[in-house]
Amino acid sequence: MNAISHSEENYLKAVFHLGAEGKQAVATNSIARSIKTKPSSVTDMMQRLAEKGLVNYRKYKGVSLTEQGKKAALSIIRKHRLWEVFLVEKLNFSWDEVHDVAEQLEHIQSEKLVDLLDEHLGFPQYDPHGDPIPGKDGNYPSREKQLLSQLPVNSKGICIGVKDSSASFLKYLDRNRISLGDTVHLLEREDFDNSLLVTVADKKMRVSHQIASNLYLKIL
Amino acid sequence: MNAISHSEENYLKAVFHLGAEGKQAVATNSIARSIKTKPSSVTDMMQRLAEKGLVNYRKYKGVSLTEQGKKAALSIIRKHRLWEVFLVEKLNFSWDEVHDVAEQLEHIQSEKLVDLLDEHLGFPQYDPHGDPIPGKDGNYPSREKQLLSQLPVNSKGICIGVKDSSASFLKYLDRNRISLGDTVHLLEREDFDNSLLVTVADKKMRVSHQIASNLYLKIL
DNA sequence: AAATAAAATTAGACAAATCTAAAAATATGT
DNA sequence: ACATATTTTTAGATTTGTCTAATTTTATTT
Repeated sequence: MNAISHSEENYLKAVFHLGAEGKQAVATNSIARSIKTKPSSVTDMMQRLAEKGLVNYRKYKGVSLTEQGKKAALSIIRKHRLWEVFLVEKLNFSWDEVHDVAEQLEHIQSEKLVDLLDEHLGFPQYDPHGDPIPGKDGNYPSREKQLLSQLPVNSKGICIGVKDSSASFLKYLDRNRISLGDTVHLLEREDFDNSLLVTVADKKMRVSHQIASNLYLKIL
Repeated sequence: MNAISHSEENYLKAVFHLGAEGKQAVATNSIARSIKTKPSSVTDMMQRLAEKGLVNYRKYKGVSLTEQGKKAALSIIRKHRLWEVFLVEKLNFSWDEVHDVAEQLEHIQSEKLVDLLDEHLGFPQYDPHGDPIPGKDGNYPSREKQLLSQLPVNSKGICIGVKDSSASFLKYLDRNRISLGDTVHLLEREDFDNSLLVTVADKKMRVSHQIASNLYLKIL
């Protein structure tokens, strides 16, 4: 019945992302930080979303998504990621520029548009950052991925995504010719600073712990 | 400096369309009708737009766009029509379904997006309804077009657009195999009801006055 | 466990965008 | 030209989404 507003969609998405780590309830403060608003605004909104049956909310105890809320969040994330694929594949945006535009496009309401876009793009499974695209039916393919920093020496994997998707990190990756799909081989770990010696697509290089703890690999 | 809001954009667009007929000032009531709001809301908004320097407004005398306002309106119309081309050409929407979605897409803010979309579509000159697409620089190619109903008997033209772009009219055209680019030959006019006998792409047919007064032709 | 700090909520204000109802200005008909 | 109708504007209320400042609840520290 009641349509979900532009703003409500943003809150639902934030709760989904913050709650994805398997934690129980998401804190008011963390939501406020993640969408750059004030805690009092978050409280207001959570009470409204609770009335609509989209979140479970108990005063001072944090929130989680209801089934209905999760479905709505996945639908927005699906749209966001499909648009990101479109921007990169069809319009030649670079992967560090797409986020802000996709953030706007994700709110366009038209089921037909999303379906036809999906088809036009060839039903992609992953977005340009390596994150999986939720299905039309709401299923969310969760992936066995691990941070490079957590792998044992001598293991190999394929680069499938990033944890930090800030422009500065993505630009670092571009500069160092690290792309999704590259094979990464972990050669040694320096105990002193936790930096790693690796080969990426057969190029040998050293990466800091900070870099390694933001790169997801599929283990081979 | 002051950004133009979603809603302000819609009003500017309405003033542009209603004022395009070369009239001096646009009436409050006609704006209200065209965007389905109340006259009092229009008055409020016009006063705000006047303060921003986007319209010329004098109480009880109607409004017109300033140069700045016209530039803003053309930028929105450019986006609207580029998106319509995208929806029809790339996603296979039919031309009677695109309007509502384009109405949302036109508000996405990203100059880069518009430029790359334009390029992706091959710098189209006209949208799927035959209306010209304003240029990046703000120039608006006005076309010497005439309604079929106003032509003299025995003249010929090419179908370049519609006046009424309602779904029901567009569907009528589809059913009767009348498309943009078709050559139309006006054979005779029935005095009694002003209906016309024409050939459209060499198929002979009779069209009512109402149809003829909503079809634009480029005269040959 | 009392004192202090941090997190979360409430209360109250504000701007944007809309509405209804009433008043003012303009247009029209005879 | 006067009375009536139409159009436009004002005044005041409402909804959404936000904020600041004050208060309450929960967590932490000594």
